[in-house]
Amino acid sequence: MKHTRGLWSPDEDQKLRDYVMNYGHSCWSAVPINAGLERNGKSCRLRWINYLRPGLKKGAFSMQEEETILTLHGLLGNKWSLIAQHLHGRTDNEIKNRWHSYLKKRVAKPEHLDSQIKQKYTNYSNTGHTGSSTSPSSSSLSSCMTSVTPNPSLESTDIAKVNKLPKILFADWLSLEEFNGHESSICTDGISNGSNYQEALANDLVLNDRGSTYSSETVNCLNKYSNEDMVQIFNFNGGDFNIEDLLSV
DNA sequence: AACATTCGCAACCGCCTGGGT
DNA sequence: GACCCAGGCGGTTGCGAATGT
Repeated sequence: MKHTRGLWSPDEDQKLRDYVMNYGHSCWSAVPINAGLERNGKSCRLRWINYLRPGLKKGAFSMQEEETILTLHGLLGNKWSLIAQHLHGRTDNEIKNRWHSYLKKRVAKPEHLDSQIKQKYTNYSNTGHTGSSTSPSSSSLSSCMTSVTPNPSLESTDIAKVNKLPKILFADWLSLEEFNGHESSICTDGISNGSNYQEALANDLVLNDRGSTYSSETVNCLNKYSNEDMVQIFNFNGGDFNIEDLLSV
């Protein structure tokens, strides 16, 4: 059978919508045959999921949605279908397109910031951490922590501060005022940007980067923490994410 | 106004996985 | 265990619209 390709016509949309609404889609390969469409099953499935399915949200992404995408992409990487589960009415394709067309440019990091923090903290080259999504090590929480080795030039009090841990705060999501009073810090991916980065660096805080892709080691590490240890993750708008929501996927 | 370039989105492609035989 | 098939997913492409020169 010759399958039609390319854009869907309104008539095709109507046929597919009518069929799926009435009979469901238990077998996608049978859908085009029964619906009278000269498309293959995969094409029908895609059209339904990305365009015809009820409850889809149309129009521009809100600021909050974009922040959610950035956050989840930082935790999960290019797991678009998982990210889409947290954005009701948005499809994985839509989120992926948004990422490639706009959001990934937003989290691009200037070279000089990278080199600055690499100079300050030498943990990655020393411990085999490449900063990219390498395969997970056999890291337990403790090994993950000890892999965070501050530069020897740090004062002993700084090292003590780093070793104190047990909570994670994402420093670049916080002003220093918010950070004061918390006895917490952990370096995970260790590269960040923005003015909070500069402030944090000046105060020898070890921080994480909301926008970067987290290595699998980092995700592994986060998963070792209890909910109490994680406490809170702040987003840009001052709201809170529940860590269990972020890591339950 | 005409052409070139960039952007955004829809759709396709190829790979992987899981279930059935 | 090997094979087949359908579904699901992420990467990529193609095209029309928007923008720049």
